Amino acid sequence: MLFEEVVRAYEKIESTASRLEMRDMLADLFSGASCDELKTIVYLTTGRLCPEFVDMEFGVADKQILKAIYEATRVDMGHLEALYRKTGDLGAVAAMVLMEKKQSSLFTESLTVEGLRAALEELSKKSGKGSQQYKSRTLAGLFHSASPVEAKYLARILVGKMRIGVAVMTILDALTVVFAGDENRQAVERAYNITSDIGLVAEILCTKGVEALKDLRVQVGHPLKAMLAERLGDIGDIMQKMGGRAAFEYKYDGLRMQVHIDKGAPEGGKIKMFSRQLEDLTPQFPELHHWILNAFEEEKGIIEGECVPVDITTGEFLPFQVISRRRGRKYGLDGAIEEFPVKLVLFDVLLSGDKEMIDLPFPERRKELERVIGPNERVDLSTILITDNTDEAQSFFMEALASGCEGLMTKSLADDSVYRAGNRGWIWIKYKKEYRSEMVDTVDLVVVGAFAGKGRRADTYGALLMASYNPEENRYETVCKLGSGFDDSHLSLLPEMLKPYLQKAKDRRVESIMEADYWFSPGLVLEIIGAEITHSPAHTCARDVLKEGAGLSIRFPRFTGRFRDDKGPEDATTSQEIVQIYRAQLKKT
DNA sequence: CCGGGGGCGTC
DNA sequence: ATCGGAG
DNA sequence: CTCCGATGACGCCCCCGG
Repeated sequence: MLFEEVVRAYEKIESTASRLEMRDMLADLFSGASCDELKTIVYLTTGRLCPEFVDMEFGVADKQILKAIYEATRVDMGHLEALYRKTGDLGAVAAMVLMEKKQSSLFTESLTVEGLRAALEELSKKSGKGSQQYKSRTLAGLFHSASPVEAKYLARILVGKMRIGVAVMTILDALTVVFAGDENRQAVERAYNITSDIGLVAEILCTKGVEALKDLRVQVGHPLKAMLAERLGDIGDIMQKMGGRAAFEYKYDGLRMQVHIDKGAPEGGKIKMFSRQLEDLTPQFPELHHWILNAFEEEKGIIEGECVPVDITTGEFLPFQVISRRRGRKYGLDGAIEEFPVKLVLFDVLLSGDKEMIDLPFPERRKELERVIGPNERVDLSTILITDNTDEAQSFFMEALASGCEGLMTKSLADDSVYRAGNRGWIWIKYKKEYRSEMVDTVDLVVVGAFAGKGRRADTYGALLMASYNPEENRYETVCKLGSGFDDSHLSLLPEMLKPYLQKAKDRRVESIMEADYWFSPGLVLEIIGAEITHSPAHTCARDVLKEGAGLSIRFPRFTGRFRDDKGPEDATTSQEIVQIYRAQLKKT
């Protein structure tokens, strides 16, 4: 099949709003493909080449792609960047400049789906000296021989953002239409949850049919899609959603970890660890392996928990930034293991021996987890309380915060509280104090810069650069970028509101490491809420005050919706006040 | 040989 | 991670 | 309610260039 045919379908899908129509267009595309092609197309449609648990990246993104487009077309780099800022879409940039160039150059040959897959796979394998240049040249070649529309989607595949309104769920819908029939929708989704491999699901459906899908089993070594949770800011509402009674568990601030155990495997292969996005964490936490083998009483199984940083001497949980030092580390592992010790706190069991647990309700899984785990100094069970009493739940929440947790996870006890990927049906609900503005300090920051929006924000700002005020120096020190919490009306107002402050270069009073696309004289003040203050290498607020080379920033910042028209820039939250908020959060009474 | 830009994954 | 829009 | 796609801070590794 020609890639041209695929992108034609993408074009149609991109321009439709109806979800059902999108599904049917995808179904049309799928039914015209061979099984091999189908598999590839399914991956490409997710902006990838293979399932997420396979360690494969293109190693190129915005900048490298712009460079490749430049090499393919020799259109001035500054012009390309401006075009990107204006359209907010690398695909559009590629298509537009190629459209102009195509008049002089001819298509060399038609790109097939298989040809594209092979080229991209080659690209992803390249590493080492000269690899950047190789990638850039290869991509330039691809862009050069691509039609404008092909180039558009090539660029989008490379950055992994297709933006046609289709993601996994819609693909599963379309596969169901073509190969399974509505009555089998659940079976299709279950197969995806078990395998985490949408290409494999497509392939099995295509080659063997839906009955073969039903034979799939949870298997050690094959990661399952992680179950997610909804959010709610009121414990009474949560209790109500849960039907008046629920399990409440500490929500630990660390890395989600799905652990596969096979004691019969050869030495070094008995444990496999997967992150929430199914990245392989096995080599990064080797010191846990024997503690897990020791704690788990079955021969094989799959258990899930949170890997949290701890102070080994006191047993206290440490901030998330501590475990960040462990994540993705390849070098200096021994030192990091010493310096940043971690513990695994378990909260679920998905396979226990030969027993598949995912279709059992939560209480039964918890019971099995408690049966099969013997806690030790590095492996523990999550702290849990089952209650129908809101006050009890509330004080449990306060205890969780006091012990350094983010808040609570609430889990349904109902018969349908099975383990399901995604956030489905309010089976799990998280409750964090930052969901309530009265429980956390909001902050009033000054807009000092802005960044061009992408995609649906192409005609406005994507994010604002926010600063606190430092009265001693009469300076504005950046604290964070702000891009969440705006609704469409806010977004469309922003350019107009900020126009009076727009200036050509950074204001003399603004201290920033970051280079914004637009600069403003300090004036407009917005209210911001976040989870906590973090040490920041990227922001200048109170830089060097608490830690050499680090400023302060905000974790999960978002706009509350309040424009502080009543405040001038000098009435904004001061850098000193942010330091105080940071100090206050250290004592988590 | 080291610093920084770029990429990618965690939350 | 959080959030808002749209079906 | 579900699904999608905007956006955040930050830490590690890679490659490249001074």
